Amino acid sequence: MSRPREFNVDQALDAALDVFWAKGYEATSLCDLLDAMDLSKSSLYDTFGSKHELYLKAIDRYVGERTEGHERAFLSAPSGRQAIEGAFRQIIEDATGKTPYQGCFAMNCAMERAQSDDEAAERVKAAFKRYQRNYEIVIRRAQAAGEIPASKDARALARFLTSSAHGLHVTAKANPDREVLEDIVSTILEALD
Amino acid sequence: MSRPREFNVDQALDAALDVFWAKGYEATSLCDLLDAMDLSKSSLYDTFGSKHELYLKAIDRYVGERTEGHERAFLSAPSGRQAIEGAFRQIIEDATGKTPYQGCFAMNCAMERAQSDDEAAERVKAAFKRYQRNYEIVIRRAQAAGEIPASKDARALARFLTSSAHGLHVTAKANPDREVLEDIVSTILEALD
DNA sequence: GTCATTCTGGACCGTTCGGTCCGTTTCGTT
DNA sequence: AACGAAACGGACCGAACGGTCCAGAATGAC
Repeated sequence: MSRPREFNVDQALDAALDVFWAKGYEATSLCDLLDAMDLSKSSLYDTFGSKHELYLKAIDRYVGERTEGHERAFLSAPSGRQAIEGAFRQIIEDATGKTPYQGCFAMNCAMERAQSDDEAAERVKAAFKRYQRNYEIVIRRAQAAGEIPASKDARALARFLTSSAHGLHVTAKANPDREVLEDIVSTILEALD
Repeated sequence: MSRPREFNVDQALDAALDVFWAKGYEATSLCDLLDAMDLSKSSLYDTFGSKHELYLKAIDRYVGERTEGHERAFLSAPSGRQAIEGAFRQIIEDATGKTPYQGCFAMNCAMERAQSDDEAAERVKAAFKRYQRNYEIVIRRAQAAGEIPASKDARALARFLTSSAHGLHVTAKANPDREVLEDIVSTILEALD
C-alpha cells in the first residue's frame, strides 16, 4: 500500500452528480466539478478518467444508490394504488417546494444526451425500463386487490405511468404551478379506474 | 439604402433553429451555426446580436412560423376527437420514422434552459400555454359533439394532454419503440372517455 | 529509516469558445 | 461618377475549455 486517498470516492461522485443534475452535462465545466467535489484536477482524472466517464458514473450512482430508497418505499407501500398515488403526489411536492425544480436526473440525461451519447442512452433506457417494471409490479398488486380493474393491461398501464411521470416532470420544470400539476395527476390517476 | 443582404434572414434563422433543435444550446458552437446558416461571423453578429439572441429568435420562429401549420391542421380537423388522436398518432409516426427523433423544440428548450435562462423560459411557458389552449378548444368541440363526456373538466383534460404529449416525447427520445408508444397513446386516449 | 507507491497541487498544453474589429467590397441613391 | 451605407471575409482577442504532466508530499511495508 501507499498513501491513501484524502477524499471519499462516493461522496465526490455524489457531489458531481448534483452538479450534472443541476446544470446538465454540456453546461458543467471541469471547474464546476472540481469546486463541488473539492479535489484537484489530477485526482479527478486519476480516479474517474474523464469528464465523460465521471458523467456515466454519476448516472450509475443515480440509478443505483440514489434511487434505491425511493424504490424501496415505492414497492413497500401499503397498497399498489397508494404507491402510485404517493409517487405522483411526491413529484408535485418536490416541484412546488424547492426551486428550481431539477426533475429526474435520468430524464434530464435522456433529453440532453440520448441522441448523441450511446453510453448515456443505454443507461437511461435501462433506468426507464426499471421505472416501468416497478410500476407494473404495483399495478399487478393493485389489480389483485381490486384497486385497478383486472381487465386492464398491466404493462400498457405501466408504460403509460412511466411516460406520464416524464410529462409531469417537464410540465413542472416549465411551470411549477400546483393547480396545474394537480389537474394532471388527477387525470392520470383516473385513467387507472 | 445600401448594399443588400446576400442571405435571407428567415432562411438563416431556420437553419439555426434546426441546429439548436438537433444539438441543444450549449452543445451548439458558433462554428456549427455559421456552417449551417452559411454566413460569416460578422453577418451573424450584425444581424442577430449574439448566440443567445439568435437562440431566442429561433424559439420565436419555432413557436411562430414553424408551428403554425400544425396548429392550423389541428384546429381544423374534422372533429375535436380526431384532432387529438391525429396529433398523438403523428408523434408516434415522427418518432418511429426518421432517426434520431428530435422531439419538440420548445420542450427541449424547457428541459435544457428553463432553469437558467429566464427569457427562454418565458417563451417556452407561453408555447406550452398555447398548446394547452389549443387542446382545450378541440376538447370543448369534442364535448359539444358528444365525443368526450361533457362532465369532464376541459381545462384539466387540456393540461393532461399537454403533459402527456411531453411525456410521449421523452419516451420516444429514449426508446422509439412503436409498441410502447402505441400502448401509451391508447391509454391517454382512453382517459378521454 | 528506507523504500516503493500513490495521492496531491499546480503549472502547463493545444484547442475551441463566444465575440470584436476593421479593411474591403458591393450596392442604391443622387 | 461620386458618395454614403451596409454587408462581407477574415484576422484577431482574451478567456475558458478538457486534459496532461510532473515535482513533491504523505503514507504503509519492511
